This record gives sequence, structure tokens and C-alpha cells, in this order.
Amino acid sequence: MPKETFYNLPDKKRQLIVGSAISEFAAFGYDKASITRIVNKCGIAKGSFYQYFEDKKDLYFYLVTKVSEEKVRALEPVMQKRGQYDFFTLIRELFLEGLKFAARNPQITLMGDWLFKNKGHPIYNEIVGVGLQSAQNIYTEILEEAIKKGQVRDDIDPGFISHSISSLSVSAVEYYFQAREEKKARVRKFDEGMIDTIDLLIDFLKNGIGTKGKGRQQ
Amino acid sequence: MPKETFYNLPDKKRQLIVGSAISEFAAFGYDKASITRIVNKCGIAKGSFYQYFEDKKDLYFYLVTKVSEEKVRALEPVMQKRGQYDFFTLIRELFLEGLKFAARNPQITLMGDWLFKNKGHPIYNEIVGVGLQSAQNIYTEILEEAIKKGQVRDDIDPGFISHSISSLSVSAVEYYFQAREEKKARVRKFDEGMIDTIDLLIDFLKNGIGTKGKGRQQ
Amino acid sequence: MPKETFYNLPDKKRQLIVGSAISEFAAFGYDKASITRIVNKCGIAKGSFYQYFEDKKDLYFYLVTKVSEEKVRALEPVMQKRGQYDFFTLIRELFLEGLKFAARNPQITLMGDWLFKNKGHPIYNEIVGVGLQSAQNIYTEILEEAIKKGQVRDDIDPGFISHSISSLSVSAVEYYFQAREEKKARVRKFDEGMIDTIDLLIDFLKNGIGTKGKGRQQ
Amino acid sequence: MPKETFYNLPDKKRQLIVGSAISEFAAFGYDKASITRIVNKCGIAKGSFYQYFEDKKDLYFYLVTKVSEEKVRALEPVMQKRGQYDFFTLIRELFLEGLKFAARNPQITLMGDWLFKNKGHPIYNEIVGVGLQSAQNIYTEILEEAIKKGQVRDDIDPGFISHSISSLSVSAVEYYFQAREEKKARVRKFDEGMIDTIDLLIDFLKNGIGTKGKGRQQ
DNA sequence: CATGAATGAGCTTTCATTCAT
DNA sequence: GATGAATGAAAGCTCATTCAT
Repeated sequence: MPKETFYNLPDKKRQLIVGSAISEFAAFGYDKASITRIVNKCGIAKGSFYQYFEDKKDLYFYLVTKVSEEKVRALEPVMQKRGQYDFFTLIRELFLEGLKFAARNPQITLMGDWLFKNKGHPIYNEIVGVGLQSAQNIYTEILEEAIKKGQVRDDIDPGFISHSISSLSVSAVEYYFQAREEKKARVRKFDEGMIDTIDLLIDFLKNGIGTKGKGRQQ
Repeated sequence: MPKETFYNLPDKKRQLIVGSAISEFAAFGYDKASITRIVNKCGIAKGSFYQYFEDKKDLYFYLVTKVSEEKVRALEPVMQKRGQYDFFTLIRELFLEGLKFAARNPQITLMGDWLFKNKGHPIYNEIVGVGLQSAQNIYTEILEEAIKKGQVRDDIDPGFISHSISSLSVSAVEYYFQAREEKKARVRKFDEGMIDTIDLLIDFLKNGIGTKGKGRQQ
Repeated sequence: MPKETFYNLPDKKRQLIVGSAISEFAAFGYDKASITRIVNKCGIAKGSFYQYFEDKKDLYFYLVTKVSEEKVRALEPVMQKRGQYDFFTLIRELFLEGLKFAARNPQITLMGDWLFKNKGHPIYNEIVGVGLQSAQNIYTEILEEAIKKGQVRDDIDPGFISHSISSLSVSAVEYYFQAREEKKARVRKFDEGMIDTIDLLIDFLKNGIGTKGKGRQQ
Repeated sequence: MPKETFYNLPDKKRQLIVGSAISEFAAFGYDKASITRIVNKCGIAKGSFYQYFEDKKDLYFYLVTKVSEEKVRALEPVMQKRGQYDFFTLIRELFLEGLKFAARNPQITLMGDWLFKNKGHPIYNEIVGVGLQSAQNIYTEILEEAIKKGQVRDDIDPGFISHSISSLSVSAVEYYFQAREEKKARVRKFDEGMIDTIDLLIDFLKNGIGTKGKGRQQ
């Protein structure tokens, strides 16, 4: 937990620090992220940093929590209409909102995804131990609900499928960044194309694991 | 590229070094992998290491190439029957063979997957720049073929879908290791269960993106 | 020398600061004593501290002086009866009073003894240079007097013997603390035992360096 | 324990390092001793230091052990004639030999005495825990023996008296250095005077705690 | 006069890489 | 070719002291 001093800082400075740190962790991952580089980036003294945070880990935990909260907040509007949507529409909205969030906050996304992809890293277990629930948990939950409601086949392993779905979600974001970079596309235009792509993805999810499936014979 | 001296080494010693290095990169990722630990593990002198390899990066490139080749070789038998299988059967075989390979070579798999998951890492671009094609490329290729043959819908973005498929592949392996760990299952019994899971995954891929799809109405 | 501001402080606050500082120096010695910990302990601001004292050294000098004065004050009653006592009785009273003082003020004692034992430390010479006379000086003085009065042999080096006596004094206190700790003795009971020990010590001092000594032939 | 590398060093270099380190610890004590200063003093690279020793503590333990052994070795000849000497002669020889050792090895002595005087320091307990016996133990042992043999009164607390004696021993060395410094005496001449001083000290010890004592009435 | 944030030199330690034998 | 000691830049972190309000 950051120290009092950090919270007492003027908003602008605090955001500057947070921003610098996020972009550092986004670019280098946990281990190679350098406190020295962070303080240089945001123009504070090394000593000041340690008046704001206990240590590197403290900063990282703070950021991960914050980032996770921000993401949850971004998905909140969708989650609130949870009752009205069927499973696939819900997933679709989550994917779309996730992509929009990623487009708005690429650094945050990169940082978050690093952790998602480095579950073998010691820091991951510490964070999970501290009680942060990952985005993946959301999917497990709503998937189980969907099975109960008969919207999804009951012969699947929900653990496996939700694991797959969150992978797909992260993968889609990754693809989005990668493709945008390569094609140097105008973001606006490009994003529209992305919506179709997501729709397609959802479509194939649905017809794959949905209950309807008259044509699901192998 | 390793130096001449490395290739002049007796097979056994070379394999010892490779094995030690792989398990190091598997356990710690690129950054935290330690040359010191590697040379200790395989009992060679620090100086010798630098007579075999230019530097850490050189070793890593070599291993990644080698590992990638090994994986390709493992999937070769399947790929050779490429003509006989339809797309989904082919994918199924690839997934299964991939899982078997992972079970036989967990270290190699971990090391490979680290790279797959750290595409943002500086080292990734260097490797791609050097010209290593990833496993993902396989999927793009056969997917495009499948579209041509009418086995897969032609309204999909092959780049995106193949990206998704390779994510699913890696994700499945990850899930496999994770679940096996948690359940401390007997490997034999456990693996059988995994086949069903893969079948399910393929099934949902097929009925999702296959052309048949009478029941694919949204 | 503390600044004006320090002396303008309300008594209670001043004492609080002094107490916190003493216990800090007692526990950690000069080098490892932390200004931060001191100000936290007594609840003043870091900046305030530097409005009271020039720096860490200034505080330390002040405390050493103060502590030394307090000790002198504690021994004053004994010293005033100096004329009535013979040397050994005087020493005995000083040792006893010193032990009592130590028992009442363990922190002060620890702090003082640290300095006594770290005469090689840069800070020691600075303090002596500034003109603080140590407790040892007392012994030199009264020892010389005793020689004059014929109570102590005149073939001794008074410098050396007084040095030895003050060492014994500090050593006795150290032993007292140590033994009390180990035996977890009730302070009351334990202290009584200590009186005998002191008596013994004095006895051996006396018959060692006293003039009487018919039996002193080697 | 130092690493292999250290023991493989040429004697001269090893001694250079040991010397630099000892003089550093002698001058600054454990906490303030600086690895940077040590490596600069003996002209090795910072990294080299850590190929010789695990860390600062490792170096310190090594030195303390070494220094302690050297001192024991210096006193060995005396201790071997233990049977032939009576207690006071033995003590006298030990004191004298100790002084000579101190005169020959002032740095070593300073370093050793720092530890002796800082028994409250965390490092002390660690060292004792590791099993290094202090010089004080010698005195306890031979004192108890002397009591058994009837050379020393049996109404004393051996723990306390041996504690006092070792204090006197250290104190004498301290006095020796101090006085020599102040008087800038020629070492040769000065040392001779010191012998008399020691004789005197032993004399007063003997007639104090010896059994003979017809004249020990208070 | 009180406050507490800001500072930066200094610390111990690590590690890929080079060098000398 | 093999060895392993030597190197030094850079890391995370501490803390007495100064500064701005």
C-alpha cells in the first residue's frame, strides 16, 4: 500500500507518477522495470519515490489493483445489464467494451496482460494471495450461470472453457494492437472493422457451445 | 548463431548444455535466466560458455530456433497427412500432438510459450526480425487452404482466427499443466480426460466457424 | 548546541524529545540511530527537529552532556561526603550509587556506556575535543587525592588505575544487566545479591592497592 | 564462509584484502564499514569482492574468526604452560602476551575489541550463535580451575570476576594505545614501562582475590 | 514556528561479459 | 579450447538534511 504521502500529492503529480510507472511496467514487465527510469521519466527524486511507496513491489501491487479496478469500472455498465442479456450478447459486450478500454488505455492493458500471461512468475502468486481476483473469474461465474439457464451446453468443462474465453479475449486485444500497428490504420476506421471481427468471434463461440445446435453433429 | 566451437563439442556435452539452458529459460523467462546458473547446472566454465555463444541472446535465439524445429518435427507426421484430413480433423490432431509433445517436453513447452506470451518483449521483435516463423504461421496457412476448399467460412479474417486458434492451443496446454498440478492427477488417467476436452474444443470450433452450419442463425 | 527554539519548548515536549532520542541512541548506538525513528517516536515533524538541533551530532552532544550531568548529579550526594569517607568506602558508594542509577535509568546508562566503549569512534574525539570530561576523570582526581592521603600506594600509575577502575565500574553495570536478563530475576532480590558482589569487588580492590597490606608480599 | 575463489587467490592479494578489511572494520565498526572503501583501499573491483565473499557479514565473520584464531595462537605458548604456572602468573603472562599481540597487531585488536564492546549489537549474537567462543570464556575456565586448586578464594562469583578480568584486559590494551598515542612515546621504551604496569595490576588482583590474605581484614 | 515533502549521495548487491592463463 | 577470476555498470533502497509553505 502506498504511503500517506503519495495520496497527499497533487492530483497531477500523482497521475504523472502513475502514468510513468504504468508505461514502464508495460514496456519492460515486472523484473526489468527500473525505478531509476521511472523517477527520471516523471522528474522526481529517487528518495521521493520511496516516500510514496514501500518498494517496487508495493508500487506494482498498487498499480495492478488500480488498473484492475479501472477495468472493472469500465465493464460495470455492461455487467449491470447482465440480467437482460443472454450469455453471448453479454460476452460480446464485454469483449467490445474490453477492446474500447484497451484502445483508450493501451499502456494499462499491456501492463495488465503481462501479468495475465506470466502466471508462472513469483509475483503472480503473491498478488493472487493478496486477494485480487482476475478477470477470468468473471467468465467462470457467468458461464456457470449460463449453463444453469440452459443457454450453454452442460457437457462442457466450465473451467476449461472460461479459461479459453479469457484467452480469446486477451488474444483479441493483442491482435487488435498488432494489426493496427502493422497496418498503421486510422484508429476510427480500423475500430469499426474490429467490431465485425468480434461479432464473428462471438458468433462462432455461440454456435459452438450454445445449446441450440441442431447442426452440431460431428 | 553459436560459434564453431559449440558444434565441435561431443554430442553429450552439447545436449547437456542445451538441456540446462532450456530448463533455465523455462523456469525464469529470458530476463531472469542466469548464465551463471546455467553453467553451474551443466558444469562448464563461465568462460567456455562465451566460447560457444556470442552472448545470452545468441544462446536464446539458438534455443528458440531449435525448440521450434523440434516442435515442427513433432507435428510433421500430422502435417504430412494434411491432404487426407479435413481442416478440423487436422486441427484436432495438431492440438493433440501438441499436448502430447508438451507432456513429453514440459521444459521446452514452457520456454516456447514464454516467448509466445511476451510478444511485447524487446527480444521478441529481434527474433521475428531474424526470421523465425512462429507456430501461428502454420495455422494461417492451413486456414487459408481450408477456406479455399470450402471447409471454412470465407467471411472470416484468417489472420484473426488463426491468431485465436494458436492462442487457444497455447491456452489449452497451459490449462492442462495447471489442472494436472492442482489435481495432482495420475498423468495417464488425466490425459485421457484431456482428449475429450480437446474433442469438445474442436467441436465448438467446427460448428462455430465451419461452413455447414444449418443451425448457425443468430 | 541546541537552538533557541528548543529551549523555548514547553518542558513536557522537550522531555519527550529527549527521552525518545535517548532510547534511540541506547538501542542503536550513534550510527544506526535514526532521526526518522526519533521524530516518529515523539510525534514531532522532521522539519521541527532541525529547528531544534543543528544536526544529529548536535543532538547527540547535547544528550551526552545532559546525561553526564545527570549522572554527576546522582553521584553528588556521595561526592559531598567525600571528606568523611576513605577512598574505598567512597568508591564503594560510587559503584553502588552508579548501579542504582543504572537500574533506574537503563536507557541513559546504555547510551553513556556506548560512548565509553567506543572511544575509537570519530564522534568520541569530537566530544572530548569539545571539552566534556568523562566520569573517568572523577576517579583520577579522587585517586590522586587518596594517594596523597596515604590511603593508596604511591607506586601505582594513577592514570592507569583510574582507567581500570572506571572500566570495572562499567563492566559491573554491564554484568548486572546481563545477569538480570539471563536469570530473569526479580529486580529487588537480585539487587541485594549485587551489593555483596560489589562489596567483594571493593574488597579486592582495597587489599590490592591499599597501603596497609602486611600480607601483600608476592 | 568465503568462497573457493578467495582461497585460490595468491597469498599477497589475500592478505592485502584482509588487511584492508580489518583496518576498515577497526576504524568504523561493523555498520559504518563500507565495502566500497574496502575495495578501493585494496584496489579490487566491487564485483570481485562478491566473488570472494557472500556478503558483508560473511567477510566480517571470516575476519572475526581469523582474528580470534590468531589471538588464540598468540596465547597458545602461554596456555600450554598452564600446568606450571599458578593462576596469577598465568594471568600475568596472558595479559603481557595480549599486550604484545596488540602492539604488533593494533588493527586486529581494535577490530576484536569493537565486538567485545558491542555485545548489544545484533551481529554479536549471530556470531556467538555460530559458535565462536570469546576470550572471556578462557578466563572463566581457568578461574574455576584456580578456585578448585585453592589459589583463589571460593567466595567469589566466578562469572562476575572473569567478566571483570576480561574487562581489565581489554581496558589495559586500550590504555596502552591511548597513552602511547598521547605521549608519542618510543614504542620500545614505552613497552617496558607497561610491563611494570601490568605487574602492578596483577599484584593487586592477586592480593585481592588470592587465598593467602592474612591481611585481608577490611 | 511547524510541517512534511524533496533531495541525492551513498549504500550493498547482482550479473552479463571480458580477460589472462 | 578450457578455465575461472576480474570487471563495472546498474540495480533497489536508505537516510540525514534541506526546502517551501
